[in-house]
Order: sequence, then structure tokens, then C-alpha cells
Amino acid sequence: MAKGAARVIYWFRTDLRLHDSPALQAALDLKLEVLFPIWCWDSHYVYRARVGVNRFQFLIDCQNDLSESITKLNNKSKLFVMREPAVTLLPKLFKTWKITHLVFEKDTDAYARDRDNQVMEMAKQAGVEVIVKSGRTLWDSDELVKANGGKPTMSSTQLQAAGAKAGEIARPIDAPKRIPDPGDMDLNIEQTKPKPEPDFNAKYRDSEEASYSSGIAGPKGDYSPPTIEELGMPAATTPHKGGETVVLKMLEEILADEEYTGTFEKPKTSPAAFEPQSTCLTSPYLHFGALSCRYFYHKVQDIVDKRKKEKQSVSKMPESLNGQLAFRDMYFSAQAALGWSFAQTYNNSHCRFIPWHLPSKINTSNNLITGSYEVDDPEKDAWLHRWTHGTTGFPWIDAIMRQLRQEGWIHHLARHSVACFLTRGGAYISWERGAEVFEELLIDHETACNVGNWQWLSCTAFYAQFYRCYSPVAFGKKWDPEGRFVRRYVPELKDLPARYIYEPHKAPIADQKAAGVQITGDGSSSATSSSSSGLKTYPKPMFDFNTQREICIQGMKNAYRVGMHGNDPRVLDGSWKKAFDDDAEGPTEGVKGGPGGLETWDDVEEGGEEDDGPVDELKTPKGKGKGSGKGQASSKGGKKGHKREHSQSTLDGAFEKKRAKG
DNA sequence: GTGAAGGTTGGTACA
DNA sequence: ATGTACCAACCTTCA
Repeated sequence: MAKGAARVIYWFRTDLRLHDSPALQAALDLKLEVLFPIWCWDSHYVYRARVGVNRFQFLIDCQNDLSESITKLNNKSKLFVMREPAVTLLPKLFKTWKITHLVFEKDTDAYARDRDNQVMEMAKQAGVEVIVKSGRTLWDSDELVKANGGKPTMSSTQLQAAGAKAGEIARPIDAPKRIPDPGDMDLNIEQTKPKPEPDFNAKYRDSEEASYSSGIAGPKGDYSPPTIEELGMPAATTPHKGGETVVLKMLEEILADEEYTGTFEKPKTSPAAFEPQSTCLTSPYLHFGALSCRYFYHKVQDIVDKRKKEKQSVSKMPESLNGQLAFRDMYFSAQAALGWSFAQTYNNSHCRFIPWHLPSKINTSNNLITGSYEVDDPEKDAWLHRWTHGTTGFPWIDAIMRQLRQEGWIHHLARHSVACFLTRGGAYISWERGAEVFEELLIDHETACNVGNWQWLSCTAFYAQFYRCYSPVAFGKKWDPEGRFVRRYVPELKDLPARYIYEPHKAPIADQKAAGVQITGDGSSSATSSSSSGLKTYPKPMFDFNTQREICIQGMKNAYRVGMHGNDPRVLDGSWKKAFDDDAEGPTEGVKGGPGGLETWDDVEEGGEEDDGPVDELKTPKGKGKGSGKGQASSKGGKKGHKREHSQSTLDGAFEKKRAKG
């Protein structure tokens, strides 16, 4: 080996691919002595992020696939999966492996930024040069923010304008033809085990989690990707399989159909289609970086350009395939600008404040949501549970939620349906509750996109037409009048006549009997269990939709009129209640509340583990706008039954009018 | 400043 | 079957 040659760690994260990786290319462009391709098993992922079994399995698929691809290029190398978080492991590796360079792809997620900043500081101290390249989005998200005047991109217009300023989308880079040898992998360093608290993933496990218990090299001592058993989880149920080679083959088939690719219009694809679905299902691969979005973009654009030249029809942004990628970039750069606050209402300058039911608890020492919530009304908590488990009594909603739980992927419009239903168009429950459930169950969960879409659908940011409301009956009917989708995912209804399939409680008893199902109860007993009559059961609707829809629209109108955002001083300190009529929807009763949407607040409520912040092995991020939350304990109100004086009022007029009218 | 048009993908009634 | 007007009314963008 040449003297002075580089000893490089390539740190794989959400870029589990060889094709079109600017960061990997930068590493290979160095005058290399050794290249260590590694993955650090982050405790954030194991414990703090909500990762259900299907996404874990998809990640493991991607790791195995990449590892095999690396080995094909060099049989001494692979993806070395190391059982320790990066922030404790990397400094040790810098020394032991005599590392000169650390290379990785840029990640603008709030958590990843904190982690990477810490790693970069440690690298600096160790004299290790760090190379970071953007490759996760079409444009560098920070560049888009700059081009947008330092502000988050909140509309597709802003995104397009910022994108035009930021310049051309980089052309894809070929996969490497060779990978250098790794160095000596016989490690003699002590493993630092992260603390498992808080452990949001505990409830998804059926046996003990053992991610760190077999040492850094894992149970076989060979740094191979973990198995789902090692994570203490039951077998995955998703039919979708991760991996770069899988998605490149999928994509080849999609692109071979130039008409589909060139004329794709998202709103015209059916949310009720299954086997096969109506869209290309590339999102989970984009999330893990098994597919490069820029590669995807240019492959599509080449076809679009070709069709244009041949005077064939093409679809345009934002409905087109590349329009979907543009939305992804919009959400990423909105998140890049707002940081931690992007993923919550509290302290978020761009998220409208609405007094939803089941609001997030707030840690006022860092202004972040804790991951738990307040039950302002037990009935709403029961609704949330029924929504989460697909037992709302609305077959369209339940079919979608069951497909989500089983397969980890649902169509975009299906997401619209259930998100609208949970928030502004049905249960009036905080979008943050829904986002948490999606985070657990989606294999394509991407914080920026998930949070952005929940804000969109709940009309708290990005979108405001709350009077456009999805019906859990009509919307399904429009796409699937026969109810094939419902019959597939809610099998207890599979023999019901089509005219009752979206509203089974309206079926006469004779029809229910003939279909072998009884519409009864609240879904608390297992939906597929037999009732005493020997029939299967399916629950009655958990509320009257039209009534709830009216309540929600009134609530939204009211909240819009009040016009607060998440960083409003009144939201921060709990005095937001003064601005709402006691009869307004949500936990609004009384004069004083807690921070965020909390109805009540005890100063000691947020003690304990969760005060460590969202990143257990990192320093707690400093919140902005501090000082507003403290000192409220003495004035905590939540006095039930208090009726406001008329001073608060601009709303009252509107309310009276509506009441008189209605 | 103002008003009109547009906004990734609603529902319903009626021609 | 498909297209259109209307529902009641939000925000951003742009002339």
C-alpha cells in the first residue's frame, strides 16, 4: 500500500445502495488503502423511533442485499453491521483502525443532524477528515431553504421556485465496479451498550430485545445484519421485500411501460387496487436509499422528454411521477428549515394550532413532545384505538388500517382517507397521534413526508381547505363500488351484498345472516370471533359520520378564526384556552390549560425517563422560545365547568350565527 | 393594496 | 356513464 493512503470508513445510513451515491463515489475517489463499509446500529432506531416489525424487516432486507452486492465486488468485503450507536462507536474505530477519513451521505432529519454534528466534532478531535455529500433528495435540502429565503418550503410553488434557483438536479452516477479491501476486522474494543430508555418499541416485541447483547459483531461474530429474532420481534407480515437489486428490477419493469411512466397522474390511481397496487411502491426503497431519487427522476424525465419529442401525451407536475418526488423534496426542506419543531405542533411556527383531542404531552425543558399524550376524553382514546386496529365500524377505513398493519404499505389516497377521518373529518383527534401510528406501521415511513402529509391532511399546514372532507363511505364507493378491497381486508364482510359493503350496519338482519356476519358491538372483542349465534361479528360505526363531520368543520372554522400557530406565546404557556369558546370542539373548556393543547398540566408530569429528550445518548437539544412554559403550574386551570365571560368573543358572533342557521 | 385565480387527488345533484 | 355547477369558504400567489 502506498504510504499516506487513506484509511476510510464509509458510514451507510439511509443510503443502502451502490448506484448513484455521490458520497460513496467521493470515498472511492480517495487514494484508498482500506475501505470499511459499516452500519452502526443506532439506539434511536432500536428504542426511540417507532419501528414496527415490518419496517425492521425491510431494513434488514436492504442491508443483506447491499452486503451481498458489496461482496460480489470484493469477496473480502461486505456491509459490516456493528452493534453500537455511532456516537460511541466511531471515536473508538477512528483510533483502532487508524482512520483518516469518514464519509457519509447528508441527512437533514432533526435527530440525524444532532447525531452527525456530534460525530463530526469527534472526528475533528481525532484528526479525521469528514466528507459529506447530498444524495438523499433531488436538491440539497439546505440549498433549497437558502433559495427560499431561509424559510421552509410550504407549497409546491415555493419548491419549484427554490429548485429553479438551486440549479439542475444532479445526473446519476454509476455503481462502482470495484470496492477496496476492508482492514482488519478483528476488533479489540469494548462495546458501549446504550440505555434502553425510553423504549417505544418494547410493545412490538414478543421476546427480549438482544440488539447489543452479543457484542459488536453480533451473535455469529461476523457483523452480518441482524435477524428479526435478534431484535426480539415476531416474524414480519409484509409481502414487500427490501433491497437495491429488488427495486432496480421493479423499476426496470415500470420504466419499460413508457406510457404508464410518462402519463402517470397520482389522483387518477386507485387507492382500492391491490395485487397489484396502482402505484409503483418505490417509497420504502427511497426511504432506505435502496433507490436513488435522482436516478429515478432522470430515468422518468428521459422518458417524458422522449414522449414530448414524439408528440405523445405526458403528465405534468405535480401529478406526474416526478411531481411526487418534488413533494418529497418540499417536505424535506420544510423539515430542514424547522428542525425538531417540524414534527410537532408545539413551538412550530408553521403549524396551525387546533385544540385537537388527545394532545401531545410537552417537555417544557426542551419544548419537545414527549411521545405520550393526554386523554382529555376517554371516548376519544377509544376511537383512536379502534382506528388504529381497524375496528371503527367503517369498512373502508378498517380495510385500509388492516392493510397498513399487515402489509406496511397503503396507497396515498388511502392515507388521505384515514388521516382525514382521524383528524379534521371525523374524530377530531391530534394528527400527532395518527403520525405515530403511521410511523410504527409504514415500511416507507419518512419523518419529513409522514409529518408533512399529516399536517396537510389535518389542515394544520400546507393545506387549508378543511371543508373538502373525505367521506368514509362515498370515497371508497367511488373507486370500488363492488367493495373488492373491503372484502379482501375485512373478510368478515366478504359475503355482504355490494349495496351494504360500505355501511354494513344498514343491512337487514336477514342479509347479515345470509352473509354469515352480525353487525354488533364496539369492536372490542375480536372482529373475527364467532358470536353466540355462530356468526362472525363486525362492529357498528363508532360515531355518526355526518354529525362528526359538522362538529369538525365548526371546530376547524373556529380554530382558523382564532388563528394561532404552534409558536404562539399562548400555545407555549397554556393561555390559548382564553381564545376559545368553552363549547368549541376539543379540550377547550376553562380559561387556563397546559402548554400545547393540554387540558390540564402538572408541573411534575413530565419527570422521569422522557426528560432525557428524544436522543438518549445525545445531549438534549435546546429549545427556542424558552421561559414561556414555566411558571404556569401555579395557575394551572382546567377548572371544569368554567364559563368564559363574553370578552373572548370575536368567535361568539360567528358561533351564534351558525347556530341560528343550523 | 386589492381582487381574482389557483390550489396534487371532496361530495352531491342533476343534466 | 361523464360532465358540470354548486356547496361554503380556507390559504397563497400573482397581476
